[in-house]
Amino acid sequence: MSVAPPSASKSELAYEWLHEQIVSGGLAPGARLVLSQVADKLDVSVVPVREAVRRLEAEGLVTFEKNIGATVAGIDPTEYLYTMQTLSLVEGAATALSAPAVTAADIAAAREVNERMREFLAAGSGHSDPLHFDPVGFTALNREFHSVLFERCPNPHILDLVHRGWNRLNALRGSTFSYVPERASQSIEEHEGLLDLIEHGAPTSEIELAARRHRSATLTAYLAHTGENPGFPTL
Amino acid sequence: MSVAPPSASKSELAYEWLHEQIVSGGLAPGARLVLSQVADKLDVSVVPVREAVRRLEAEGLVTFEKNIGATVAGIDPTEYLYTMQTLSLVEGAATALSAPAVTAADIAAAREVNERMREFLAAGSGHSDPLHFDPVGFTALNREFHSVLFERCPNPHILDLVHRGWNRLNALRGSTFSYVPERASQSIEEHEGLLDLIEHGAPTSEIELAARRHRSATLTAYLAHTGENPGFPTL
DNA sequence: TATACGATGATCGTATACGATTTGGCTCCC
DNA sequence: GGGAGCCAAATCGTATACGATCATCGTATA
Repeated sequence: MSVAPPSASKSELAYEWLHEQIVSGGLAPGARLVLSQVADKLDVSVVPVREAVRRLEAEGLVTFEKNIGATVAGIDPTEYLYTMQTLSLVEGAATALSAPAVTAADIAAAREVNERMREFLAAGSGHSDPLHFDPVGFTALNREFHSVLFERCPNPHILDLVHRGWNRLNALRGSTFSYVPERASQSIEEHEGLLDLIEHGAPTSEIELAARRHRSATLTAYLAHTGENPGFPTL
Repeated sequence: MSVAPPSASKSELAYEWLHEQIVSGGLAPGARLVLSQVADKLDVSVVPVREAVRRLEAEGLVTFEKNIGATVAGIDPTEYLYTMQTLSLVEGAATALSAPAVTAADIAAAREVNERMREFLAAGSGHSDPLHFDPVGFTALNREFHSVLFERCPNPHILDLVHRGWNRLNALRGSTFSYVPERASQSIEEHEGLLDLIEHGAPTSEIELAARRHRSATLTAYLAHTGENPGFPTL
């Protein structure tokens, strides 16, 4: 007996499609979202689309101005930095809360992901341009690696904030790796070091410090690249 | 020349009304939100109400199940504690980031609010029942006090998270003060101590520690009262 | 008596229709 | 030639209508 299709609501369908498109980068920041066009594309009416857009707006993924319309949330560098700072904060908390529940198997899985990141990078550097690789794919692996460290967080709110932060930045992280490609290989080594610390039962404070350094290193690299450092206090 | 009325959209109207009702406690947690009834009450159609509910859902203020309907988000103690933990985290960060921008005038204003809290409590304790006071009004003052410490936070995301956390807990904080009324006067004294530390230029770490103690004290009191301590790690 | 089943009402989900607002460009006048 | 004002197309905002789904309650049967 085949189970009946869950028959997600059209509103849900629109939400998931838009979410996927935005997070994956298929819909670039700044892209205009004309409700009727989205509705036609998904073969639904505008009402469910409006609902979906409202939800995405509340998540910060789109902006929606009265009588103007919706656009995929922008890429203003300042905004990017603040978001990254916030994400770093909650991810740090999530990692700390996760720590007691992380198993040896989790660590092994993380190592495996890190290896895949290494291979991904090696495959990409076969090109004449050594910096030529797919930042979106690399970012996906990067997210997968990090999720091992925070996914066991028992606090659903903090976990949710972490996911929202990653969603918000996902399409932009890739460009950070594009700007500062050496961060890719550096990240892999730092991941390795983090896993070692955890496996050797290093004190939490030390692990946290290393994790924070790892996170801020990418941000720092980005700041150095753009030359835009509005003097953010570090958390 | 009188400016034309801003003519907020009906969706916005519905959102603001529901938001106000929920945060103030006029709509108690668990209350059912029948879309057509809300629409009638506000003299609009159901479409704007649906949008508003979706937004509130994304903020965690209501739950909205397919084909079931919307209800004001519940008061499950575990949920409450996790939310409080999360709020404590982001409020701490916001306070730390705000610190450099807090002026002497801000401190003075905070002291004034704290005095009003004292008076509020004194007025309430005139009753035969010394614990009889309006927890909602007291919570409003409490929020006003705390906002001095974090409102100058330059990171809009963290600030937004703090506000959402307070919104989420606003209707419930009152009941915490009802359960453990002695926390009210204790809070006022702790506020005093915090302001003293800031004014005397105490090191940030010390101020942060005191702030964290103050925040967790209310939570601890709640835990002691309910006897439900699922063993949360402290941040 | 307890349980399974079916009808009915309440509510949700979505499509469609239409008025309201904005945007962009065109014309006309200076 | 430049700018103010107007017109039309595009898009948004909302109401209404109707089919779909769920909860409730009554009834029949073991």
